[in-house]
Formats: sequence, C-alpha cells, structure tokens
Amino acid sequence: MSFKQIKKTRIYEEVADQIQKAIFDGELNHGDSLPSERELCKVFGVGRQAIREALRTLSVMGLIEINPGIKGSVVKEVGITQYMEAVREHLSLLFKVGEETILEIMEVRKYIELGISQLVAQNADEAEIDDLEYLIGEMEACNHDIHAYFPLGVEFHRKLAMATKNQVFYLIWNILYDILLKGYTPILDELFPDGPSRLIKLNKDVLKAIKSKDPKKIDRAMENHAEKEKFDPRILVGGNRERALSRFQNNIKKEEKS
Amino acid sequence: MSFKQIKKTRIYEEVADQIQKAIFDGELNHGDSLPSERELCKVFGVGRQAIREALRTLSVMGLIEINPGIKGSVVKEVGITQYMEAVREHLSLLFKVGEETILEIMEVRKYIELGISQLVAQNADEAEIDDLEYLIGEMEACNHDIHAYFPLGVEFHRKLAMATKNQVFYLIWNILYDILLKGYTPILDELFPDGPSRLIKLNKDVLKAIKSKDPKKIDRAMENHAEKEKFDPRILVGGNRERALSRFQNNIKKEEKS
DNA sequence: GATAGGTGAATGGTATGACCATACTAAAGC
DNA sequence: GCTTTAGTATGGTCATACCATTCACCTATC
Repeated sequence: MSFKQIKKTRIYEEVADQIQKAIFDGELNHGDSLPSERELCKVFGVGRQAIREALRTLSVMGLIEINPGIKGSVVKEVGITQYMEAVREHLSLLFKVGEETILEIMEVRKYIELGISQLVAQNADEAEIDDLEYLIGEMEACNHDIHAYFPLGVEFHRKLAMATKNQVFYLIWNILYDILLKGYTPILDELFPDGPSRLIKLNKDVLKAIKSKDPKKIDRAMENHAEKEKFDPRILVGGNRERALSRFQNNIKKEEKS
Repeated sequence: MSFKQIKKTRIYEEVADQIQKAIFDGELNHGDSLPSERELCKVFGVGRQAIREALRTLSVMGLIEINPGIKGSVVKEVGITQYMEAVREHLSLLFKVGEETILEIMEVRKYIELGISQLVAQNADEAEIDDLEYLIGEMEACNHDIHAYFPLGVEFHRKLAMATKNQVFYLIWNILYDILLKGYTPILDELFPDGPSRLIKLNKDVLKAIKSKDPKKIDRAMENHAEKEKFDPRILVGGNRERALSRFQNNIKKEEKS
C-alpha cells in the first residue's frame, strides 16, 4: 500500500509549481509576460499575497524577472548557463571557506583543468591560441609585479576554459575559481615574494603542451602545473599559518635549484 | 569619481540582506530562531508583507527554514554541502537537457570520475573497498536484467565518489549524474539490449585498477570505461535518433568480437 | 503518580483593501 | 514635430483581520 500526500497546505507553493510547470512545458517561453499579480489572483482564485510570494520564489530561483512599473513579470531564459551563474553569485557570498574545502577544491580543480587542457587541444581554433600566446607576452611584460601578473594569469585559465567550447567545464571552473580567488588575492605578496616568473613558465609549458596536441604531454604539463601551484591551505585559513607558508617557500627554492 | 547606489527601493531586499549578513557574520548561527514575523516588523519598522517576502527569499536560498506553528523561522546550517544539495534539487527540475549539454556533461564526467578513482586509490579504507567488491557481486547476481543492474551500477559509482572523502568531488558527481540519469533511465532496454555484462566488466576493471594503486593503470581503466559507456546523445534527445542508436549498438558488437 | 485528552497562546499562512512609486502611453501644449 | 503633462497599469508596501498549525501547559481520569 502506498499513500500519497493529502494536500499542499501552502497555496503559494501550489501557485509557484503550476507556473514553473508551465515554463518547463513550454506554455510560457523565454520573454513571455506573466499576467499581472491582480489578474493572477483572479485566475488562481487566491489572494495577492499568495501570488506575490509565489512570484518571489520563482524570481529567486531565477525563472522569472519581476519588473516594477508596467512591464510586469517576464519569463527569463533558463538553461544550465543562467542557472549556474545564479549559483555562482550566491556561492561566492555564501559560506566560510574552511581549510578542508580549499584543499578539496584544489584537488578537483586539478582534474577539471586537466580535462580543460585536453579539450582545448582538440577544439580550440587558431585565434584562441593566438590570444593565449598574447596573454603570455603580457605576463612577461609585467615581469616582477605579482599584482600586475595575477589577473592575467586568471584570465589565461579562464580563456582556456572558454576555448573548450564546453559550457559545463567553463561553469564549474568559474565556481571553483571564485572560491579560490577569494583566498589567494589578499596574500599574493606572501605567497610569491619572488614575483611571477615561476608561474609564467608553468603557463608557457601548459600552452606548449596544448599546441603539441599530444595528450600525454598535456597530462604531464598539467600535473606539473597543479603540483607546483598547490600550497598548504592553512596559509589561507589559519592553523599553522607561518609554518605552512615557510614550508611552501622552501619548496619553491628547492625547485629552482634543481 | 565613483558614486554609490543611492538607495535600495525594495524594502524586502534590504531586510533580506541584513539578515543574511547577520548569518554570515555569525550573529545568527545554525539552529538559532529568528524573531517572529510580527516582531521583525517592529524591529525593522516595516510592514509584515516586506518581512515575509524577505524570509521567503532567504528560505529559497536555503539559509533559513520557515516552520508554521510556534517554532517559527530558524537558521539552517550553511555550507557548501547544504548549498550544493539545494542546487541539485533545483537543477534536476530546472531545464531541458539538450543534445550538447548531455555531451558536455559526459566529457566533464570523464575527468571527474578519473579524479575520483585516483583519490579513492589514495584515500579509501578497506571497508569501503570491500563494499565495492560486494556490489560487484550483486551485479553479477542479476546477470541478464539490465533494470536490476542499473541502480547497482549507479550505486557503485556513488560509493566511489564518497570514498574520495572529498565532498566537492562528491557533489559535482551528484549534480552531473542527476542530469544524466534522467536521460538514461527510460531507454535502458534500447541502449543495452544484451544486458549488463559488458558494464559489469568495466566496473570490475576500474575497481581492480584502484586496488592496484597504480595511477597509470587507473588512468587506463577509466579511459576505457568512459570510452565504452559513451554514446551519442542524440539517442536521448532526438535528432537522428535511430541512426545514432544503431551505430552505438554496432560499436558494441565490434568491441565484443575483438 | 502517570497518562490521555483538552485548552490556549504564539506562530506562520491567507485574504482584503488601501495607498505609493515607477514606468510607459497618449493627449495636450508649444 | 517636439516637449510637456496627465493618465493608467504595474509592482511595492502597509494595515488589519482571520485561519490553521503547533506546542506547552493544565486538567481529568485511571
């Protein structure tokens, strides 16, 4: 025997569900206007408060856009892109990033960036590759200023993510970077006291591997990149911050000697 | 010269922002009760409707829980886990999955699962490995029934994702699978008319590679797995559906001969 | 004394009606 | 023809009233 939910006590939910369904079923399409609140009251036979709360939830979910004035509520474009954008906005506000989360994100990023590089090798056109080369040039121009370099470095990887022509990759990359950058940015000087030259070289190696179109070379270059950019997340979020930081810097020096 | 926003015309937004800020700043913690709506009216000096809409948005965003009755509104636990869960719920309802999206998700999944497997090799304890072995046994027990096999197959990969001990991997995996499964499930018979034995073997190979703890073997096994499970997304979403399906089945036959 | 059941107070959910601020529209004035 | 102005429909807000649910407390019964 299986019983069903008797009823949905909350009217605004019922209203929201019906409108949502209409959107998914294609009865309401991107750009269409919804009836005004007062009309919806009549249509659904409920009070305006209920309608308003329903519309409010749909708005927060990113399905509709509520405009004051005569324009009213219109159905927004829905797709993974729009939704993920909304996610990203919220997410960057949303939570306190802990030590473990940073580390976990770094691990995931490693494989995401690996996938991105492989796809770029397959899908990028020449203009995009040229763009990337140009960026590397820009990086070298600001040789010893880590603050000038950093946005370029991020842009380089963002362009890579875009050149995959795969929006899911691009969006996941965005989400992960949003979180990581919040941590990186304030401590650039501490992390890279010797300037960006090391990082620039890593990027160059990655691009070179991509241009070779040899999956194995890309694997190696990305592995190296991930390895050398990784640092102890305690640098960001406390714990044995000092120790972690000096260990990281020692590692860099060792690398450079070898 | 840089001017700032003059004012926020919408009161409910202002209220929502303030409460949200209080939550992030730790003034309101997980489990705390918010004042009742009528009290909040007095505190903010606004009408109840504004308060309600503010609470509604916070509720949709997953920050608070609104309980009818004397309990009132309480602050929910916020973290990447909770947030991603909310995302997942919405996402699975949210959009029409197109041909390209499916293909893109498959590409991303390939690298996510690769990362998962590598991490599992590093982090899984024996009990978890035993669990996975047991699942393989279960799969073999339902040898020719693809419908009996399928949930086990999904569970196998879910357990893998969990055994990474990395929640970000787990959550991304969940999101991607939610979307893919909506497509797979209704067409199992067409996709795998010869039953699940092929798939079981792939899973066995993956587990074996993980147990070897050899990153290269894992790479190879996952590459193989991704390659052989991949099918033309047109099977799911139209287009040259018939052609795509028969091509997929021919590929299977070729494999089996070789 | 312990348990079952009732009672009331506080809460969120809904309805109604009024008014405001905004944005567009169309008529009026130049 | 252009600018200005008044009108109108919309979402945003407030106030009030009442309903439904929940929980805590009290009472009555065993």
